[in-house]
Amino acid sequence: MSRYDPSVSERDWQSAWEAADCFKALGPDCGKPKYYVLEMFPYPSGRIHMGHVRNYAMGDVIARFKKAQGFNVLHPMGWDAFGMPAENAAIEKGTHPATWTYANIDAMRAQLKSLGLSFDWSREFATCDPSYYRHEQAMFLDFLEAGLVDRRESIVNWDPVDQTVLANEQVIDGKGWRSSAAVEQRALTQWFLKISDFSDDLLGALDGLTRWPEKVRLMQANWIGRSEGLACRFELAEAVGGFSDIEIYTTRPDTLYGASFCALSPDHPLTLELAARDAALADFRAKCAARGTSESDIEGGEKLGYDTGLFVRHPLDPDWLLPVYVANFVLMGYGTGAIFACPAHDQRDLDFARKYDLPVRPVVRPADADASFDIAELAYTGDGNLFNSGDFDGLSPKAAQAQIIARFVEAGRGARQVNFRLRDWGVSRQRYWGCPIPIIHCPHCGAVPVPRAQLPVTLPEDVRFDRPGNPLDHHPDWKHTSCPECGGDALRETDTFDTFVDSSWYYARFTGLAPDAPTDRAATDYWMSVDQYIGGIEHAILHLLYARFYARAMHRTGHLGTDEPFAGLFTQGMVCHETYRDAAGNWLLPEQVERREDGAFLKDDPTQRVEIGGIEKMSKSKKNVVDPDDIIAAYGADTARWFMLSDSPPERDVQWTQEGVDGAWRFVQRVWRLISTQADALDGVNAQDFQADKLTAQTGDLYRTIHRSIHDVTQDLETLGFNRAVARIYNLANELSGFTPTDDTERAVLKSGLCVLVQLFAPMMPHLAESCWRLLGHEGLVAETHWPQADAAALVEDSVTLPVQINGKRRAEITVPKSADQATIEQLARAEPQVEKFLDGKPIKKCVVVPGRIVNFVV
RNA sequence: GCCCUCGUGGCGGAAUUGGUAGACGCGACGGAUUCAAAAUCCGUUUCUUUCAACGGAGUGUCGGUUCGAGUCCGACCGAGGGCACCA
Repeated sequence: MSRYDPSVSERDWQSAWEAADCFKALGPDCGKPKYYVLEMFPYPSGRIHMGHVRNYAMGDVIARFKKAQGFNVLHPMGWDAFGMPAENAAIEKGTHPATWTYANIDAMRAQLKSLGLSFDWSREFATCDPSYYRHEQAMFLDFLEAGLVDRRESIVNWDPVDQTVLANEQVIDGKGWRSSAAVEQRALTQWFLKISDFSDDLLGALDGLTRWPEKVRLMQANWIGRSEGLACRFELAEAVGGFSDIEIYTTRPDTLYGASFCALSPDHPLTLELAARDAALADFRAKCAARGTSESDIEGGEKLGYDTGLFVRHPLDPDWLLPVYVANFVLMGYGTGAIFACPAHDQRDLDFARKYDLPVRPVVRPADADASFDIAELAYTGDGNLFNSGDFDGLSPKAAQAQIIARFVEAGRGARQVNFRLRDWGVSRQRYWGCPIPIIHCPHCGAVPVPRAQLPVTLPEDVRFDRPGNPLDHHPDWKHTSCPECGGDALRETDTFDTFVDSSWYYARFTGLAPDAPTDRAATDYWMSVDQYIGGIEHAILHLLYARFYARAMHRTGHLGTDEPFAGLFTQGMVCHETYRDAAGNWLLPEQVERREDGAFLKDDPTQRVEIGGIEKMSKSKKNVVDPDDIIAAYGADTARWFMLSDSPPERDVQWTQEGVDGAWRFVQRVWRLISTQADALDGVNAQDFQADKLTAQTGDLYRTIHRSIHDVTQDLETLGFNRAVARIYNLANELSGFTPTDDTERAVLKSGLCVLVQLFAPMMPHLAESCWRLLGHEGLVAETHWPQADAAALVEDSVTLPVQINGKRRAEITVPKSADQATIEQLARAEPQVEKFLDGKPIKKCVVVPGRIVNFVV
């Protein structure tokens, strides 16, 4: 008997599916219910990696499973093709971003095809195709008209040597990654999409996303960050410049009597005013600006302050003066850019107060604390009662908040305010390889939209990357144009969109490639929302929130009929691998390493010991990568897919191991052997030719196992428990291997079992399934068969085995009829010799009988 | 720093969601087949009590709720993800 050779059969079956148009989505009038399954489309970096294999294998299982269940499935694929790596390649290798990107797409498409994924390739597009981004530009103009776009200043990381804006990841220890120049913060006028208009809706609608992971919803809710608090003014003891007071926002008005100081953001207007006359403060501002713009830089760094020498009056006690600092942890973008600080009940404030020796006055203490309650290293943020707080002593923080706000409102000196942490989305990028923002800047008319007839605004091809700055900006003529309104000389916007814009609406474009509009409304109405979206947890906040906003904005502008793009979301874990280093500390590829019992050694020189490092996410920088192409060449796509789906739960990280691949490969061969050894004997046997209720005990057991397997695997796939489905398929294969039929009835049962086995693993190992299906005498494709139905009668057990516990310890088990009532079960349990022995005549205090579950005696 | 998640045998993990902990796979060990090896097949495999048991312990640590806790609650320890210009 021959081994199964995937290298031949996989290519053949891929051609067969293509020839049969198996995976082309049908139109809305096909009479089937629809199912839209989408995996996050990849950035065309050049080669697929194991993370892609895992992601797309999962999506493919769902797509094939749903198709078999009778759904009209849409399962498209495309390319998130704009982004920085293409520009980096242009700078480093001199390749044009478009050339580099499209070559990568061709390579990766071929790799994806070799995995046998059931994509409808007729809908493929790349976001860098003008036929895609022209619609993105048109929609931006629609958003502009609908009031969803804003233009204002915001702060960016600026590299003074490379004359470019840096991404947070390009800032390393405050220096530009390429130039090593100290990074500055600079204010640029940029375009914003007004996502904050939807704060309440984006937050409230999370409750309806019941098929999203709880943790993603929680992360989004925290990100949106709704808070209720008090906005009020602290009057300056002496007016400065045009300022007579400072407006602050606080969520803890109950701690007002614990106020120690006020703090302004380095970018607060009053700070700017003061810095104009105070060189030391201007220096301090420059020091703050030298830090990164990311939240972890700001929150994680040392808390620094500058004493302005100003004082404000406490709003509840005009005689009480508080000093005013400028503090680097106060963000201009949140609230009013100014705070009052209560160090006793806020850790950041406490750190700051200790550093600058400011008073710490506790005003809330736990209910069980006495008068000696004090604050040392840790701020107290828990519940309790107020003290040191005048009229409000004894109240809970919550009650005090309400009463203090009410007092401010009555006195007309403050207001209850709802704030959101969510900021508007800055979409301007000073880069070449992105979608041009369709705006023309005219010295007379201002920012004017590009007329729709002139769309798309395409990127010029003749660009150079040999000098610093944005190639669009120093292109000789591209930006020079005339104003659509007055006809005078004007300049094109040279910024391009954030690539998150491209990926915020691609799901809608996949439903129908309308030539003259972003979406085909009949198609979106039929296909949207995406029934199952799958991708990495790293996108839990930004991409998913932007896409949710975009759907709303598209709904408002008539491009979509729904608000929520993804009805079901699944976030898969990462693919990890051991890391290796040689004696000199260089990272080594797994294929360079020979693992033995006494350690790891260099393959080319087995005297050289290799140091085994931690198990980490596969990454090029640490070389702990396994190339999917190599695995497919050696074992075939099915083995790679099966291994990716086995063992680890899909939401968790998986460790790639050679042993695991070998195990998957062995199973492929075992299934092939099982079916090919039986094929001749089962030739001509009709798998339906038996009566389920007239089987012998042993054959009946097999029949029940077959149908139990159908039921369980179906449920596992419905809940995306791929690893559980794999375990059950192993189990069924084990049972079928151990069964030797002796007559035609038994042969028919076995054949039905083998057919079921093939159908159950077909979504995961589709090529092997087709080969086996043919061997079992079928003419058509498994990919076109209907999912097997479990015989409900076979799932019912007539007797059940119950554990019997005495004082919570398992001491025996009894087998009782399924229908037995509690009293009967208790009687049977008591009669069990083991139980009698442990009861030992002791009085039974209580007997818990849970039918179908357990019996527990308490003595 | 803030927010979130996860900790179960030598390893990946399962456990009908509060009801027999360790399914299934990997590895290891023993055996069969073979001149030998590869491949394959059969068996054992949480730890522990000098063997064995229907003996004891056991789901990161400590405590709690319950007839019963891997599962619920509290504190702690450890690992990972996100933090707005990476995608």
